[in-house]
Amino acid sequence: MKIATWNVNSIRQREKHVAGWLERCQPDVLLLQEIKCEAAAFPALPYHGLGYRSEAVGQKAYNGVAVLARVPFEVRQRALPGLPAEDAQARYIEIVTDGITIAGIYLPNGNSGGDAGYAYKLAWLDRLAERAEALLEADEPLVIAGDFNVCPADDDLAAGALSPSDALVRPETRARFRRLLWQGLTDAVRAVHPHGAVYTFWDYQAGAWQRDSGLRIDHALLSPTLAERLVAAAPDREERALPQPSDHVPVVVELR
DNA sequence: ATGCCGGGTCCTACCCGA
Repeated sequence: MKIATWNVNSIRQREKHVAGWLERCQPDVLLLQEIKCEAAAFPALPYHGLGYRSEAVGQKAYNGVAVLARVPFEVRQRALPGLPAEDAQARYIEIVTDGITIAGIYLPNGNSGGDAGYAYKLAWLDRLAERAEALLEADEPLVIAGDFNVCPADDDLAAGALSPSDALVRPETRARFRRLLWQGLTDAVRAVHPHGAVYTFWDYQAGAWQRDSGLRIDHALLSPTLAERLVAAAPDREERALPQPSDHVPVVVELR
């Protein structure tokens, strides 16, 4: 089983990239982030031709997540449980396929909006930990994947790519990511590539891609029984070299 | 640390991303 996650930075700008990548990679499930449109505007039709069904949780202009799958699935949640009901940011979709729960997430960046913006990111991470705990206690096979906006450790960013006070690397941010690992989740890419740079994002500015000044912020976390089935997990760097790319590349996890 | 790029929208100067 192949599960992938990709922050596409606008699905309307990246529709052809996604269709081409699906043909090339043939994942069973693809989680998308930053679709940047309302669900009704999600361009589902071309993907149907490739045998994929889509479900989108969107909003105008910002955020937005979606699932494309060629296996049958059911949507369980369209928002992260535990967040205030008035929180309308489209950042979470949770599906079940073949008994496996898959959560697709777009975690708040946390650098805008001052103290309140960062507090929102930490609160979101706390609610995610609670959701993970509930699903792990139910002993369901679980994947949480997406754009976490967290560089978990110093290997996960190029020298000088971020300030030490950046919301992606602050100790409070990293502590909450580690908590997810202590809860029993396995960071799939790090399990396969224990050391060094395995970047998933390169800024559009200042020649970041050409200088390989990247970040590892897109992750796939696996519950114990799924971690035992892990055979491969890696970002697909090829996508970043194509014309008009997203600033993120797909991360692909293969389970036996 | 910011806004060099690139997406969005109140259509055009400004917000947001990481």
